[in-house]
Amino acid sequence: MTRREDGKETRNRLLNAACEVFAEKGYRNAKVAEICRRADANVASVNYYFGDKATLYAKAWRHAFTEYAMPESFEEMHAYPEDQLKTHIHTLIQNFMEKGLQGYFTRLYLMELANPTGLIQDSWHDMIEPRRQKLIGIIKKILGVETTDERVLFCELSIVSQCRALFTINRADLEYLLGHPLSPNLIKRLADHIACFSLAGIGAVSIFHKGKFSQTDGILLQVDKNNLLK
Amino acid sequence: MTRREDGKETRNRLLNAACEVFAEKGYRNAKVAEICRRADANVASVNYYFGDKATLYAKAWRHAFTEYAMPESFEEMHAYPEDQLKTHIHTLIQNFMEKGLQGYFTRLYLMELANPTGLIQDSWHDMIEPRRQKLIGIIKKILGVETTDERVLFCELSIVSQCRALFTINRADLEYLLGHPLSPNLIKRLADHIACFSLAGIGAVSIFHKGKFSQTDGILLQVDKNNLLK
DNA sequence: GACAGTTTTAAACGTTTATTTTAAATTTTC
DNA sequence: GAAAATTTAAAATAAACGTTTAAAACTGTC
Repeated sequence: MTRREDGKETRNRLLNAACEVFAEKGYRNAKVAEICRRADANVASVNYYFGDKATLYAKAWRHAFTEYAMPESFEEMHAYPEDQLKTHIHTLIQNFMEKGLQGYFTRLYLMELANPTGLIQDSWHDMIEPRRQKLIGIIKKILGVETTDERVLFCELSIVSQCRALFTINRADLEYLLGHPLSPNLIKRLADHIACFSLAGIGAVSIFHKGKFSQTDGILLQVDKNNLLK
Repeated sequence: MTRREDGKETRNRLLNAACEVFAEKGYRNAKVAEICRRADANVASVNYYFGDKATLYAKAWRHAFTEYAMPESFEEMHAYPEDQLKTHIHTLIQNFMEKGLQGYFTRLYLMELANPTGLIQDSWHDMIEPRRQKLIGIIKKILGVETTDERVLFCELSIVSQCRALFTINRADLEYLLGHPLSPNLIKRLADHIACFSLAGIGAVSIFHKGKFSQTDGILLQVDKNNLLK
């Protein structure tokens, strides 16, 4: 029985490249040829190791999930949900702006969300729901006990949408819109902005609907800190 | 010289169908065959009337722009920029959720933004910048004179991102995320939410950076109405 | 260093998916 | 009813990709 070990390594390179490319382009627009090119492997290798593109995709997901998924914890360290939200947003943005590592997973997730393949149905809920619930939990805490599910979900959507834009809009256009090249520093400022913007947004949603302030006033005023911190 | 007039009508049906399909799927994913099918015309008709798909696309843009673009005015009627923003957001969302008419233009715009073809470069600025500037103008008024360009653009991005999500995320997933089918009523509530959320967001950005409140407090508090209304 | 089993490679194959062309048929207008 | 304009079905092209194949290169073991 001769067992060569070098094959496992190419297989791994393929997996990494697959994460990268699938995360960038989504399933349909990702080309097997490109994955192989980036993995420095022959076009045939995908079929050799994985059978076909579809199962490569599934394996890549799980690979990204197990290898790169962002570490849990961390946010729990903060007492205030407001600060948790802030770090959550920063992590989210950091994740998919940074080349490599955890970025892939977040991007794969958002890709599948925008353009579902149905190829990973099995693992979808296991992999996605937990981290989704984390954000939802934070929002809930900020909104306070009296809120409704709908309000929570709307806020989640608002936050995720803002983060998503950073990689959904093509880079050139984003730079055109912002008038500057996308430096790490700009991204950090943008993350700050989104956190700040969203925090206030949640606060407003929470308050307006408590009936203390009319929504048609269209403006947030004379809010006591205690109203917000649950 | 025999001039038949029925041809102009098919040409027009093609143009409408093209707007519809391009707006739904973007240039690449829109199929000539489908456009013809919806226009109740033969596959060959696109080439007969327009030469090729690319010029059909360009013509469709201009068609949508001239025919369907949302009427100007309307927002100017409100004295307060806060209310202007609210109607602007509602219009934006209404636009691309409603089947037909003006929706196409907004969707074409967002499609081109997400996945630029470069086929309409000439008209791009003429068609897009004016309405972009309108939103920017409103934001500027809310932020007040002391603000910076970057803050304005960030806010613009936050708002547009939230609206964009409604049609960028595929419908089924959106319904999954929200836990309900996308009824017109839900959409209206969502538009309300986005307006409310964003208004507060802008307010927060404006205030935090005026140095009156530390950003790390992470929460908006004790704001006087006068601070916000410019 | 030869052999068996593994991995890599280049080329080509076969499909699919779409656009475009063609040439004949049909309709309109005069 | 003839000329021009339009429509049609079918075929031609074209491009893009995933997949297969068969041969070559490699690895580890005896």
